[in-house]
Amino acid sequence: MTTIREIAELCGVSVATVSRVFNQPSTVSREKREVVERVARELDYRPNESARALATKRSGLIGLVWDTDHRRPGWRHPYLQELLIGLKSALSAHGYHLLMLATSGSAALRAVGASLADPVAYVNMTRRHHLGGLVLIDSGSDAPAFAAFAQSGLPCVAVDVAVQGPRATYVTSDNVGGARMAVQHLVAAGHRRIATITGPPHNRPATDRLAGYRAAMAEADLPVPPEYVVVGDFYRPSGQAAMRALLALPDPPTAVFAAGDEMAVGAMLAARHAGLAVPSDVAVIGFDDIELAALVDPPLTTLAQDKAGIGVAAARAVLTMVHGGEPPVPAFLPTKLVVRASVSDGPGSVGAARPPGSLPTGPTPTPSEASECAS
Amino acid sequence: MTTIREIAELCGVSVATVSRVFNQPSTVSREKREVVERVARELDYRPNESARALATKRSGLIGLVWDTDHRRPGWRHPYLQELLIGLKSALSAHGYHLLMLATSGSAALRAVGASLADPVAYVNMTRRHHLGGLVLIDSGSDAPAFAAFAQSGLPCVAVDVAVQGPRATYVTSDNVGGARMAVQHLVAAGHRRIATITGPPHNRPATDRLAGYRAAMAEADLPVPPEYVVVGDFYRPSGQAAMRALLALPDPPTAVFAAGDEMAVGAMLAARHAGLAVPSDVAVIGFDDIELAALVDPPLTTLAQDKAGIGVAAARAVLTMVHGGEPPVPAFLPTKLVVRASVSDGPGSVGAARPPGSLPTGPTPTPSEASECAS
DNA sequence: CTTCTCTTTGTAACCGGTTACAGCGTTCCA
DNA sequence: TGGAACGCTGTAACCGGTTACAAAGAGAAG
Repeated sequence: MTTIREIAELCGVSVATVSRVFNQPSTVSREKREVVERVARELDYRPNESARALATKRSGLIGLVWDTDHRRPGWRHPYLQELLIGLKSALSAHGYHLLMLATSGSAALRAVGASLADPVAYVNMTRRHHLGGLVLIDSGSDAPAFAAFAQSGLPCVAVDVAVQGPRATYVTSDNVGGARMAVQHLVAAGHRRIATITGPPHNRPATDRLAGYRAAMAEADLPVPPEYVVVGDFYRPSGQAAMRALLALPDPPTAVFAAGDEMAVGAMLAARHAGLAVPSDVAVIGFDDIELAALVDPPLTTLAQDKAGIGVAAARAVLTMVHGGEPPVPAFLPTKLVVRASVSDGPGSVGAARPPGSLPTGPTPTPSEASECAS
Repeated sequence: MTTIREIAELCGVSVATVSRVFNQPSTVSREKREVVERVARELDYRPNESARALATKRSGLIGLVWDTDHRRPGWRHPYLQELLIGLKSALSAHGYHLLMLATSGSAALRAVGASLADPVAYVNMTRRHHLGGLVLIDSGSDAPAFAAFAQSGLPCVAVDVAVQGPRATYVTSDNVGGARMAVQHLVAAGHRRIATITGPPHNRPATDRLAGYRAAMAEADLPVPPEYVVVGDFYRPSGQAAMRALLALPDPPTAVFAAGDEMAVGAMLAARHAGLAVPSDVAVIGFDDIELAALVDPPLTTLAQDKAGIGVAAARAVLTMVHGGEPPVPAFLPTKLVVRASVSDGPGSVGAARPPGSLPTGPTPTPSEASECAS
């Protein structure tokens, strides 16, 4: 590895000049700059990032916190891959890299049954590695840990978790607006008895989607009997159970808004088990637009999140703070209604009874046939 | 941030002693060691990783190369999340972290239409950041770039790509064995006309699965007419098209082994479009065990990869090389046959014609009802 | 009582950059 | 023409660790 000292010697200048060529080129005369650049290129010079980080206390790295909760081994982030793509592209545009912090979890927290994310360990990492800031990705039960991170004063931005702190912000989808749009879509299709399967009450997207549901119902002057709000946990089985409960009601809904696609799929399964057809007997609309949504039968109408966009927004937010800016206000990215086939087109067949067993199993529309409409 | 100098002063020892307490505790007398440890704890001392990396030329970081191919925006790694979980847990057990390298891709390579992964850029990163080694995750077309990495002499381990180099190895599933098991399962169910939908010929898992198919067919003394081997690209539409072609043959197969679950799902769709029932008219078996496999109707019988295990194996391999060991031999992790419902139990109904339209649409078995059998 | 070995410790160089500060030569303006 | 201002450059301290080497002290062997 060549060093700036070798370059300095070869060029007959001081190390300070060489360093300036790379960091404040404008302060070096053009001739010296050019010769230094040429020699550096010839020697295939690469600055030693450890030395830079030591001297400047900045490493060019952003920490990524994404801890798997060992109590929920089956849990999967609904759009991690797209999120990472967004993060990576926005960070690389500014020369930053993502450091996936790996700890074995906090024994203390584990003991009390709390989240496995360990704020102390991650704050340590951040200082040890001179990380510019942190991006926090929830694993379903990390909200308390993230709140602690946010208090640390380190720049951090959480995804889908509302945190507050001196240099903290968060980014999420416009869950309220998306949920409202979902319900409006059901209302436009002629439904009036609309139930919802919501998520855990401590989960921010869940409560926001519930709020959007209530708002849209109120706007449409539709009642929301308490039994029309069933709590799930975002997993498929909970959606299935919720739908069973809804269908067992004396006055069952004709349409269901599920706060997550997994639960929506569960709901569709439960409907099928009960001998009901989707969407003719009961319509189902989801949220997330996971890959699976386009593949189930019937393909699921749902609200698509701007998954990569959330990553980009998170990256930008953390970079803003790293560069000394004020914490940006929380971002709520617009969602898109993706119309597929689990909600029928308009008023008409709603509630029409249909004998079980005669479910249509026609050709499944391909994803490209689904129409979209921006929010 | 406290430094070892402050600790040294407070303890009345030299900085060398303090450093040794943390790195070679056995060379320090017990009394000094204990007082240094106590003071360090009281001052909440955290070693400066940049300084350590500078002095030792080791950063405790492993690079992760996972470049998204911009020419295939829809491409998703079938099991990235599980892979990362495995990588992370194995690395954290040894105190290593994962650095996701982000480049904007190589303009030169892009110009010639080659992969977007840029070997030069990543070799640079590795040296600049003192990375111990690299883990290479394919984005569908990175094999050439990975081959170049492998030649660089840096420790690296590729996932699902066969690379060779002085300090390179790879880890993948036992694709040959898995494919053989898949075909054996079909043979045991009474099938004799068994076709395969394979992947791109330059893709290692694809060619291995094809080899396993051929081996099992030969073992069972079954013929493989050339038209029974259809090339797909691992995407669903290609599986659909392949199945259409197979069903149009004068002597169509009664069972199909698809080299990937996505293609298997496409094949099932094509069968349904053609008015055939799965598995009674045509059986389908896949490979991967993606989430979707359990959810389609009928649920897909497939070969499950040990997804997290591949991550763990990759991490162990790279750590072995980082610590100076010889490159481990390539690892081929065993796969598991997951029996669901897209292949019927045994000989009997195979090939029995059945009028279209009378497809059974009974309850979908839940994943927990599927039986498994280790390979 | 030497001499040798082993353990423990300290001194100081080093890793490879960044940057405060000072110095020097020009130019500009009063 | 003196002096301020400015542009460019070099010297050297510094970031916070690691570690080669030397030395001191203790114990063992002769």
